[in-house]
Amino acid sequence: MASLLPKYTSLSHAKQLQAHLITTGQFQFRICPSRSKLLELYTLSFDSLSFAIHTFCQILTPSTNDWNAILRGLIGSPAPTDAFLCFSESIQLHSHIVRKGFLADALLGTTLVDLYAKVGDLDSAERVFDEMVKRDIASWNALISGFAQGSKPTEALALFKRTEIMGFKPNEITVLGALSACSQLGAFKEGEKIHAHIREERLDMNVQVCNAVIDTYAKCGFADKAYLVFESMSCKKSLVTWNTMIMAFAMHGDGCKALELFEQMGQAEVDPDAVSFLALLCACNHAGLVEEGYRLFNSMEKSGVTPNVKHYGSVVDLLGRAGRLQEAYDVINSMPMVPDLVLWQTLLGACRTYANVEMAELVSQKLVEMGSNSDGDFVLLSNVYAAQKRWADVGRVRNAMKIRDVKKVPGFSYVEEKGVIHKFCNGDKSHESWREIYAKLDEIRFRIKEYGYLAETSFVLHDIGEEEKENALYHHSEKLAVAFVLISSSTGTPIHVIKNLRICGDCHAMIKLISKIYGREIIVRDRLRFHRFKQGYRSPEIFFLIKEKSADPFVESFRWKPQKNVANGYFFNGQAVNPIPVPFEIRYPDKQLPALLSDTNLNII
DNA sequence: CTAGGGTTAG
Repeated sequence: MASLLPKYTSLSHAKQLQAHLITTGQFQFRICPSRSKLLELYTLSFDSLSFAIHTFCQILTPSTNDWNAILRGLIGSPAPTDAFLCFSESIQLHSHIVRKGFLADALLGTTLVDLYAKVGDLDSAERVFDEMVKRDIASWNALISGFAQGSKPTEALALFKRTEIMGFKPNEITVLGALSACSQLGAFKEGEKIHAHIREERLDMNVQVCNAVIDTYAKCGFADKAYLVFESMSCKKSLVTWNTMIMAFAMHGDGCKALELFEQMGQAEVDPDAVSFLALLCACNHAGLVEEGYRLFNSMEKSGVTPNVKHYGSVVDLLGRAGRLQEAYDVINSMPMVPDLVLWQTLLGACRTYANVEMAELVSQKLVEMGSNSDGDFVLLSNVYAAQKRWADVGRVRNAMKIRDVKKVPGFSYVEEKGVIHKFCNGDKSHESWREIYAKLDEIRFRIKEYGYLAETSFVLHDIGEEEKENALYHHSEKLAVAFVLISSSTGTPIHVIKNLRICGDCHAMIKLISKIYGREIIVRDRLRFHRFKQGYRSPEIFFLIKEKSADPFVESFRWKPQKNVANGYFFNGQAVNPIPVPFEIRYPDKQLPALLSDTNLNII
C-alpha cells in the first residue's frame, strides 16, 4: 500500500486510501507505515498541513514516524510559528508520550531541535537537545546550524568545538554550520582550522562546503585566500560558487576583479541570476564604477533577470554616491514596485554627502510618511542642517527624535586575540584591561597629532564644544579594539577588527595613521565591507573628493573619484589636503542596523 | 528499509 502512495496525484486519491485504512481498522494500528506516508503526503505534496494535523489528532497512539511527518510538515510550512502554536494545543495531550518517545529517538529529537531552531526559539531547541538521550551527528548539526542561522554564531562555534570533544566526527553539514558562524564572527583562525579538517576528511568534494569556505575567507578579510580555494576546487563550481566569489571581490572593493570573474562566468556558460547582478552592482558601488554599474543594471533584462528592489537600491546608491541625486530620485519614482524604506534612506545618505538640503527634506518627508523611526534617518537630516550651521533646524529634528523616542543602536567591535574573542562597545570600560587600553589611546592620540591629524567632528549633531566631540569620537569601539591588540601583541601580524555598524570617517582616518605609525596592517570589517590599511595606505583603491562647479554658489557639489595606488589623502578644491578624514564611503544604511552617522553622533539626548 | 542536519543577497 505504501509503495503505491507516490503514484497518488490528488488529495482525493489519498483520502480514499485513508478511508480504506479506517474501514479495515489499520488506521489505529500502533505502527502503520501507510498512515505515516499518508501524513507525509498531506504535508509535503498536497500542501494541506491543517488536514494532516487534523488526521494526526485522530490517531490514538501516534508512532515516531507519524510525529516525524507532522513535525517536518510544520518546519516546511510558510508560517511555522503559527502552525506550531496551533499545534501545541493538541500536543499537550500527547506530551508524556512524546517525552518518553523522543528522548530515546535521535531522529524525532533532532527534528524537534530543528523545528524549535527554525521558529527562532533557540532556548527550547537547546533544551530539547540537552534532554535527548541518544544523539548522533545530525542532532549536533541541527543545533549548530540553528545557532549559526539564528545570529548566535558564538554559541554555534562553542557547540562545534564540543562536538569534537564528545567524539563526534564533523561531516559536511557540521562544517557548513561552523563556517557560517566563523564568517559572521570574522573568526579567521577558527575558520582556517575547519578548512584544515575539511581537507583532511576530503569534505571538499562537496560544492556547498567549498562555497562556505570561500565565503568564510572573504568575510574574514582574505579575498586572496578565498580566491585560492575558488581556483583549486576539485568539484564542479555552482552558480553559488561564482556569486560568492564575485561578492567577495565586491566586499573588498575590487570591482575590476569582480567584473573579470563575471566575464569568466559567461565563458564557463553559467547563467547569472539575480544574486549575480546584485553582487556585481555592489562591486561597482564599492569601486566607484558608476557607468559600468549603470550599464550592467540596464543589461539585466537582456540576461533574463528582472531587477528586484535590491537592484534598484544598489543603483540608487551608485547614482547617489556619484552625486547624481536627481537621477537617483527619478529611478525611485519610476520603479515598477513600491519603493521601500531602505531606498529612501540610501538617497538621504547621498543628500548628506552632497549637502543637498532641499532633497534631504523631501526624502525625510517620505521617510516620515512611511513611518520610519530609525535613528539614522533623523541624524542624517540633522547632519545636513548642521553642515549649514542651521542650528534651529537641528534642534527641531532633535526634538522630533525625543518625541518619537528614537533609540540609537549601540555600536560594538570585536577582535580575536590568542583564540579569544574580545568585544568592545562605544566608551566601554568593562574589559579587564580597560585602563591600559585608554592609556594606549591617549598615546595614539598624542602620536597621530604629530602627523597633522585633526579630529573630524563636523558630523557631530550638536552645537557642543569641540573637546567634547573629540572625546566622543575617541571612544568608538573600533578604536578600543585596535588599542587593545596593540597592547596585547607586539608581533607584526595583521589586526582584524569586526564592527556591527559602518566605520565612521574619523575612525577611518585614525586607523589609517595607526597603521602607518605602528607598522601594522589593520583590516576593519564593518557592516557592509572591508577596509584594509597597510602602512597608512588603503588598498586597492582610494577615493578622492573632488569639488565640482555648481550653479548655486551656496551649494557645494562634490564628486567621488577613484584613484588607484596613490598615497592616501584627499583632494579638496583641486589641492591635496592631508589628512582630512573625509569618509570615502557614505553608504547608508543597512537592513537592520543604522550606519556611519548614528555611530559618530553620540550624546543624542 | 525509509526518516533528521545544508552555501551566496541593497
